[in-house]
Amino acid sequence: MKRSPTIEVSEDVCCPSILQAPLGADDAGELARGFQALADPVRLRVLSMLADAPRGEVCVCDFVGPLGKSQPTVSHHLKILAEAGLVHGERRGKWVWYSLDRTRLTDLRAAIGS
Amino acid sequence: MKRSPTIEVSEDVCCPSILQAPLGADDAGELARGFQALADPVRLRVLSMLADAPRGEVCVCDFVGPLGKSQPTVSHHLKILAEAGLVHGERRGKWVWYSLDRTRLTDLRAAIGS
DNA sequence: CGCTACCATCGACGATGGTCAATGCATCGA
DNA sequence: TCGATGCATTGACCATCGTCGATGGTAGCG
Repeated sequence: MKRSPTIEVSEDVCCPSILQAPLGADDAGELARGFQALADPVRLRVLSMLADAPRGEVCVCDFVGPLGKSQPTVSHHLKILAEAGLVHGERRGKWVWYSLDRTRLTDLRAAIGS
Repeated sequence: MKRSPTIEVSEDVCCPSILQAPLGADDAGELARGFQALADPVRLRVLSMLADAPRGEVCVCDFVGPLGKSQPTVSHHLKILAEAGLVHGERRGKWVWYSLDRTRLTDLRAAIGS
């Protein structure tokens, strides 16, 4: 919930934590959308592959095979992760390279613990 | 199809982490079910209320009002949290008191970071 | 016993989510 | 310019989820 009455709540309230004070309905919604992005095996494996990538980035075409999903499905999951602020895609020529945004991940981790 | 012989041992290794080695399909599924329990505003607020409770436990009847949900709905969410190992309910007389299990929360936190 | 209060389960509904085939839109090489 | 490649979007299908009213089950009280 908003501490200051007149301040509009923006998307970057750094880290409303579960463990601090009763969570407001809107903060809970914000956090829930974050965890919802993590609540899928395919997306978790995408994040894992990105974290493990030597140069920190992976081409979309390199996700399709290992994940065993169709290209549209992979693209769909990448979009969800990007909208959640967990990954970032950059087009270079014909390819789009995705990289992990650890900041958002850190925020979500902080929300459920120290 | 699967060219990378991803080893899928590690039955219930404490905390399969995103940031270590490419996540296997089954480990990813296990983790996803954990985060799915966190992917709802009502459930996050339940956890928050438990963390904030003076004696560490809250009666079911005390959830209904503040959450603004019907009693069956609250009971439904508590069941999901319990099945995820995040909370634990104990019957005392007519009431059932729920408490937070921080161990599981710590495991999930460890899965997305240090 | 009956009655009441607390909680869980069931059944049904609308909403959302994961998936793929088909299509559209760029980019690059010939 | 043309065809091929990489990726995103669309549309549709089916499964799952969140919600509530109704019901069932248990514990306490008179």
